[in-house]
Amino acid sequence: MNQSAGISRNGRGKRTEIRRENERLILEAAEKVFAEAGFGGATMQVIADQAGLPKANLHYYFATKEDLYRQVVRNIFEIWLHAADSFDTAADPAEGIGAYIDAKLEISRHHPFGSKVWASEVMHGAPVIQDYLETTLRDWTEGRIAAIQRWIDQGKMAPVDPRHLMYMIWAATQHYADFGHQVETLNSGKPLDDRQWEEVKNSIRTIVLRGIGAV
Amino acid sequence: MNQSAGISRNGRGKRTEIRRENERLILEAAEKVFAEAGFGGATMQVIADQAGLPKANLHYYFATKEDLYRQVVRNIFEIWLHAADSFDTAADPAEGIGAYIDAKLEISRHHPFGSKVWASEVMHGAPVIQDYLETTLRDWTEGRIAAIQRWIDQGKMAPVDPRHLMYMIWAATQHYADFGHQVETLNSGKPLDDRQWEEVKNSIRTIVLRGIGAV
DNA sequence: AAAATTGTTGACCGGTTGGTCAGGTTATGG
DNA sequence: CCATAACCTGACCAACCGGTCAACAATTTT
Repeated sequence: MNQSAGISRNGRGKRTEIRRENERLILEAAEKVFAEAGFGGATMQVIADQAGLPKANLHYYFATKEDLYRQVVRNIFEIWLHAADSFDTAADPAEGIGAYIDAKLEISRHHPFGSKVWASEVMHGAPVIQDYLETTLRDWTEGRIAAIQRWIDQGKMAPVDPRHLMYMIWAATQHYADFGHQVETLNSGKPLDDRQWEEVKNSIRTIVLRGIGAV
Repeated sequence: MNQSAGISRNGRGKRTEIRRENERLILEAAEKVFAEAGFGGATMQVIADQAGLPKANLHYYFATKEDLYRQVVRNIFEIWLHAADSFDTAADPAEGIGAYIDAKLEISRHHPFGSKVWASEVMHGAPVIQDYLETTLRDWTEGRIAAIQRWIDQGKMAPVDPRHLMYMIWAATQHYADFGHQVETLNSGKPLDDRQWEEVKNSIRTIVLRGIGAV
């Protein structure tokens, strides 16, 4: 129904487009199913149904269930890391940490499945991304800790332990994704609306920034 | 090796003792395996091996895998609720919330498996304890929120949103259990020692209590 | 236009899993 | 000491799951 439409923008043609689209469909479905059932509870058949493709087709694009899972985890990890881009350019804690909190909350709101997959992966001992934790994440974390320590040395915030401050921000923001179901249940069973997400943002910012003496 | 020792205290004899002991063994093994592999990834055989019992014996005490899982989840939920016992008797936020943070951190430290099972259960939509969330947990939460609001009204702390403060405490403390592997990896691969757990406690207490103007 | 490459899929398979059960052992009450 | 009930477990089974493959369809290249 769509072979004469204007497909094939930049790739090399229809083949490229088909591959891109199918991989996207599969990864999207996989992210959701892995998040809702865990790696062990997820089945290729359910992912296939969710993606609207035959199971054999999944194995054409991703050799094994683990390969597919690995790709899902890496995708969310990339998003996770980029949330701190605004962190570095900031001049003071209120701006930098405030922006980071906002960015992390955006992820919790718009990538709840990915966040859960990440949480699940770490909870189970990070079997597939342990190397990332030991290299990329460790370097990344040390960098932010150094930045926070600089602010402390400059007298721009109270002398709290940068590492645990970092963990607290991670935990507080991801809670709204990973424990989203609990939050929703305690919100009369309804998802948070725009106004409530604003309240979340303000609450965390207020407590954290005041807590580190950055206001 | 122990049949003439002073067993059978209050139950009705050896039968009672055997049942109690085997159920304990199974639940302990199940908690660990469910935590490390998730419900879907856990197998009755692995739980049996961990408990040192034949698989068929597990099904003698717990009809199905789900029954066993349900029991594990309920156990940790009870512990979780009781962590707030010191909350109510406190006169001011610094004491009450401080004690609650300590209690929650103790759980993270001494019941990491249970904490992970709980997190996993909620992340997957609370399939087996949804009713508890809607009744017990909801009532419990409303009660604490009211207590915090009272402190605010009495001018003992800043007017922050009690609900999101609560979530922040949950998140910050559970992080050290649920994301314990990540914390450990970022700690040169070593578990936190006594001194470091003290630092965690002090960091969270300091930031939260100052953040709500309770110091 | 035909050859080659890439994409598609129903049917199938070996291995694993939760759960069953029959036949046994051990404890308890009378 | 016997009868009953509780406990134990190796062997077994049906269902399911990840993964394979052969045959076919569509697209691209020559």
